[in-house]
Amino acid sequence: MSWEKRKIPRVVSLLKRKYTTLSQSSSRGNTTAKWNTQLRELSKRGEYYEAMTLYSQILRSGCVPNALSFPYAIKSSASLSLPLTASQLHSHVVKSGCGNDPFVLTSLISSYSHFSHLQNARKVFDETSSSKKLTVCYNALISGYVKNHNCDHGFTLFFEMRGIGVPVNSVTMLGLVRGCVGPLQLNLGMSMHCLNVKFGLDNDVSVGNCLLTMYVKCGSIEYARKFFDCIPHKGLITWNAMISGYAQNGLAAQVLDLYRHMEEEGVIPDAVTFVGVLSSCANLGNKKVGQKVEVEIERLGLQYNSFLQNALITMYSKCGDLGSARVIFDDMPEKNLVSWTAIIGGYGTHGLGETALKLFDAMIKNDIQPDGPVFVNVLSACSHAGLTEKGLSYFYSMERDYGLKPRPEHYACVVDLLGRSGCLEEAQRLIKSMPIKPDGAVWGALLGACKIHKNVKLGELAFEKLVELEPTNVGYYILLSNIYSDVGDLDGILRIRVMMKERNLKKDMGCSYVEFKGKTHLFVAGDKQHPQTKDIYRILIKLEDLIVEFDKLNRKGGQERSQELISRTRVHSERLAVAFALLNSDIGTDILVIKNLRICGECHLFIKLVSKIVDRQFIIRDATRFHHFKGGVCSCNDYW
DNA sequence: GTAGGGTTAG
Repeated sequence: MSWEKRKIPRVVSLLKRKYTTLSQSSSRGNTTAKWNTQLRELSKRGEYYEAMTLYSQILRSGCVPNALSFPYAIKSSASLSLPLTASQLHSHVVKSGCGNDPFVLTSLISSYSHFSHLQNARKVFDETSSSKKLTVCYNALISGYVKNHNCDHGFTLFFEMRGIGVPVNSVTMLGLVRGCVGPLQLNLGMSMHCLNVKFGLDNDVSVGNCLLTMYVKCGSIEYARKFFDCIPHKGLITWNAMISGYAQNGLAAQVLDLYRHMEEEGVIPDAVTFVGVLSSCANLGNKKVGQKVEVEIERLGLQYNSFLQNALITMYSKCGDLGSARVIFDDMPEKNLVSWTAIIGGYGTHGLGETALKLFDAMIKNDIQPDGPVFVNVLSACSHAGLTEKGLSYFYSMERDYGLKPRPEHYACVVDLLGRSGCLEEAQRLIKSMPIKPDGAVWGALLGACKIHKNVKLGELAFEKLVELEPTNVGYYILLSNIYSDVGDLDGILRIRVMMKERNLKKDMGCSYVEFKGKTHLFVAGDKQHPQTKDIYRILIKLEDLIVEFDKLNRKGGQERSQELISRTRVHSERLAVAFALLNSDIGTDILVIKNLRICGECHLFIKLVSKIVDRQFIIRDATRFHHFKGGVCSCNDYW
């Protein structure tokens, strides 16, 4: 890309010089046709820089470009993001007498929309005589409005064109459907879907893809899947849209499932597919599939794609293999902000805060400007490694040195940082000093710190705020209840239970999953579906016996705790996952990743003891906390 | 032989 950027100013000045002689020169129609063929070829191949060079050659040769030249030139200049040449080309169009050609005008409308110059686009549209206003002109302006977040104008124009009988085609639908994003627009999107069928355009693959994305962006992944299953001829982009949709909604298991289907159908994936699949492997901690994908990437020659390299770094570091992540990172010739963020996050979540900070400093030395998300990783790295002072100094430098205003997620990290180190009052003071409204993550971090330091009073205060902000988030109720439990306040526990009952809140069914031989094994509480169920429960009983033994040896008279740990009526999913992992002891990693939706205090203790007894490490991902820090990796991993 | 469009990373 950089070489292109260097050449662009030259193109602009070339155009300026050459056009001055254009109006005087004679036109030779035949050669213009010849040039046009070449221009079309270049533009179609996406070689826009070459197309612009050719355009300036046309001018230099003394030929006058015609209605067949301009669309390609205008498109190429827009694709190269040359706003100056856009208006220059407009004046060329006028001077060459092509100002009446609907296709040239359409190109101009689209080009102006591309640069968000909607007034200019509208002006071109309005100055076009109504007999020349074809569907394409409307389409260009509609999609211009929608792309520039001006959907109302887009829909108004759509009703206008229907009112005066201008035919609608699939491109009109593409422009409009793109405007239906967000949960409030689902109805609108669905009515567009109906209209599309009514117009008989439901065989168009592109509109189908666009509708699919619409359902995803409107938050209705179920409709998206239903629709996906109904599409008879799925293209690569159709598969990608569904895979990305699942991936962006955190439905990682579904992503891997769909990817398997795609392989079975013989569809060749591309970089976009792999990005979605790798991020899902990362979230599931599924290194086996991740590695298989890496082999595929190399087989298809996509290993130099920076999106994929970044996705691989994240995948390896989230799967506990920081070494492989580092190798990929070091081999990257051009590391961008995302690459640095990924590797810093990797070291941070692995508790190697010092290395994470060294990498951040190296990034700054490499002239990469930091942004909000990289600071989330830096701050959470400090909090994981207990680097309180350093964390604070980085926090202060955000605004002072880089002009970045801290967002709630940054405050949440610093509250976590202060809270973990026992500075609960400072944490509270920081929240009070916030210029923006603290969100659930901020108060949640304080509540979490209160759990660690058994501070009931402050915990209750944080809880009060949390109940206002996120009244249905069960995790916070459980957290406060656990604080009460720690200090032996039975009344408190009862109060929380009553509160949850009144609000009809139930601890939602948690599940745990473990990766083994490229497959994800999912367990819910009391699960008896797994083929190895019998052996899993056998192991579990053995573990419980061992825990009682261990407790007897290590704690004098503390058997009640271990009794509490084993006398459960329904076996929690975490325990089933741990037992499964131990049963299949050939699982190739020392560290076992268990991802859980919400992990309870007893299970934490259970796993901690099992880990000590069998001498194995477990990484636990708590998805509740993970979601708080969407876009940044924060305190989602705990190590035993 | 003209235009318009869909899917990517921390």
